[in-house]
Amino acid sequence: MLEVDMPLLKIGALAERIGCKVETIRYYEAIGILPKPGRSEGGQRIYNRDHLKRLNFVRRARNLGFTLDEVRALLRLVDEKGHSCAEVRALGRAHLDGVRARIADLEALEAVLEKLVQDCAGGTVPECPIIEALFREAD
Amino acid sequence: MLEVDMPLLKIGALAERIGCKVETIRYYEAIGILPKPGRSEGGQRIYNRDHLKRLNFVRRARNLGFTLDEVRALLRLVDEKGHSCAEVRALGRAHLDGVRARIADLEALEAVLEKLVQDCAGGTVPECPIIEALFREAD
DNA sequence: ATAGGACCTGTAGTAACTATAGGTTCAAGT
DNA sequence: ACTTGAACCTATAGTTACTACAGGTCCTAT
Repeated sequence: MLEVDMPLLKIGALAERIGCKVETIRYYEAIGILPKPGRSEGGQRIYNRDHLKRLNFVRRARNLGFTLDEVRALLRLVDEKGHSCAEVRALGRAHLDGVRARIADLEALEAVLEKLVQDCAGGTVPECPIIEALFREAD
Repeated sequence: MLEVDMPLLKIGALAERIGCKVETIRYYEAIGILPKPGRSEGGQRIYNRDHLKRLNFVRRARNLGFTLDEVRALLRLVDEKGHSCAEVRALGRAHLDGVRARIADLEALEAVLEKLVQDCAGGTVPECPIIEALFREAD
């Protein structure tokens, strides 16, 4: 799928190749995540393979759950040569810790919800145990 | 801790009892999640135990990850008597499914990040494998 | 009486986009 | 050559669930 002589892309084609919305690309440009591309005679944005690579990077990082600020930090490491792999790994590990914490939270939640729904599934309860649980005072 | 003759509360005291910010309470009122309370001579909000109960319900539901729209739906079921427990359970189960999906997503993420960080931890890699992975084209 | 903390309203800011309005430019068909 | 309509442009507002001001009033304790 990697074409040797990649043609220059307009924003719609770029969006389609990456799988994001046109507006997202313009948004990334506006907030400085993507550099301003060249323009055609008529003023339309023209992208090259560098833009494609960078946008791909951003989207992949976002899909891995990095915030745009974290993506910015990663890009800075990419751009300013001379940074060590260790800095990248530190960002990755910090993010991994965050993800693990979110998983733990959600699993606790899952357990509570599971119990609520199960209690309620019992059938002919005069008062709904879910509603009751929600009205109870927190400990 | 349940006082028999609960005094009327001003917003700060209510916030403290529930464990949320004063601004959050005013926000809930503004968007119609909480009813407008009475006011003192000087115009300050005065809450009673019904408000306390309702705010408690909202915060507990939010802590279980329900969105405000879902909370609104739950409150409607609470308010309009005559709804069945089954409707409440349906909302709960839908939400539980959502939580499980989020957990699955995050666990997939965790696996990828774990591998990236591990690969990178190897030490003296000339090019950072995390950065490389992020630059690779998506499949 | 006064100091200062708690309260008031109204508005703007947060994250990461998405959607809309109102107007150009481009490419294809006649 | 002309026209049509899709794709592009800018700028602004909306989304979620709050949070954080700014600038002013009220309440309570000394």
